[in-house]
Amino acid sequence: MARKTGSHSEITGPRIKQAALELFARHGFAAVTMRQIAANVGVQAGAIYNYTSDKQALLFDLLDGHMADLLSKWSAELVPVDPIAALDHFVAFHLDFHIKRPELVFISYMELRNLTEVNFKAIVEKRRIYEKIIYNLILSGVVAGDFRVPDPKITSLALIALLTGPVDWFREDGRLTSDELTRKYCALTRQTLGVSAQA
Amino acid sequence: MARKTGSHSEITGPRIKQAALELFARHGFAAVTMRQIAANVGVQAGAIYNYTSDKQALLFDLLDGHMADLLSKWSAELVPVDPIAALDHFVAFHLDFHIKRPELVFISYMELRNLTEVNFKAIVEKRRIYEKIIYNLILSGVVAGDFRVPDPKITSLALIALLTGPVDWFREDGRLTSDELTRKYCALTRQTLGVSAQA
DNA sequence: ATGTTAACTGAACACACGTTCAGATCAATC
DNA sequence: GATTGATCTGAACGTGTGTTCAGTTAACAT
Repeated sequence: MARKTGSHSEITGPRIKQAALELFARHGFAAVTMRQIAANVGVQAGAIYNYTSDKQALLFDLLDGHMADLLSKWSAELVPVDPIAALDHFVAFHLDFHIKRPELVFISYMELRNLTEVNFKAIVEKRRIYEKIIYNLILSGVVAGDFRVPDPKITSLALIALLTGPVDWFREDGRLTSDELTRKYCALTRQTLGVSAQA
Repeated sequence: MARKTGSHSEITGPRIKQAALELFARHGFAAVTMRQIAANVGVQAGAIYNYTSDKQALLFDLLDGHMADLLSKWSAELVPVDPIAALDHFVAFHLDFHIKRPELVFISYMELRNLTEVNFKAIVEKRRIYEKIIYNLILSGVVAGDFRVPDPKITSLALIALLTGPVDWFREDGRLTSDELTRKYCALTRQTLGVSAQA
């Protein structure tokens, strides 16, 4: 009945998402038009509506997919029991995941306000879950006596800000390799959490 | 000739800037219309053009004024020679300045891309100057042997990210007073820069 | 070769945008 | 009280917006 092989839909669909992502990141959701997205794919604006219900859904699917990806990838990780080793593991994971997706990270921070209330709450809930992960990680280190921090809750928020910062300036072809970046940020993070200096 | 006292221009002008600031921060530059700004002031859209050449100038004046304010206020500070004391001083200054202006901080990060190239370069140059301040501060502490950091350049960027984070979540009527926030972030910053634990 | 249908075009829709400007308004001056 | 000029209104302008949809195209099944 329906044609399968060579179907354009399996190509055009992802290309629309990719074009939307790049344009939203560069110009902002409100400044991007459906015609711009279509032009980037090589199609007319009307064709986009075969793949998304409206412009809002285009944004939400990007953000929700990003957060779902983050949480599921962390769930698949094997995390050491020792708090210091677990911290290093988290730092490496967080940096790697975020550095590979600068556009998604950017619009996840910037374009939340362009979501409808329902969509907004869905994203914020996923973000809350992620913040809880690092909070628990810090707490277990404090309890174990490995970390010494002024305030676990604040420190967890500060740590996320600290660890997400490189997204703004890190370039794969820059002065640092991603391995060096990870090493330096592991050291920086240990100091921030008051891990006594050794090993 | 011209009326002076009771002139509306001295009231309407600042009110337009204020309304633009609030709306840009809440909805984003591209999503805000001149009619919305005018409505917030209680005026018709055309009246705005008595106070600004166009929408772009409205944004630029906000951002440029913000950065000029930041640099001039820092220049007016009396900074201790001792690196650790200077660091504490900077942390307190940075937190205080940024926490009092959450909307300006927000749009200074978000709306840079909506500036024309000329306006963009003007803002980035002022930002570069500010980054240099904290970089030099770290460097002098490293040279003096007070700080121990994996990489001064990276640390300076990480520190700005760390210290600007509270803008996203700090509330004057929240769990912490701004004094407590400053104390906790001074401690956190000292640890991040590897200041040996004492005093 | 024919029929079917997913995929897309191109034009249209109602509406909103930034900006302009002739004219109304009114506080300050003479 | 008449004049002046800064301040603002209200309507208009050209253009662009998200979205819809009847109709065209082309890849598949038969």
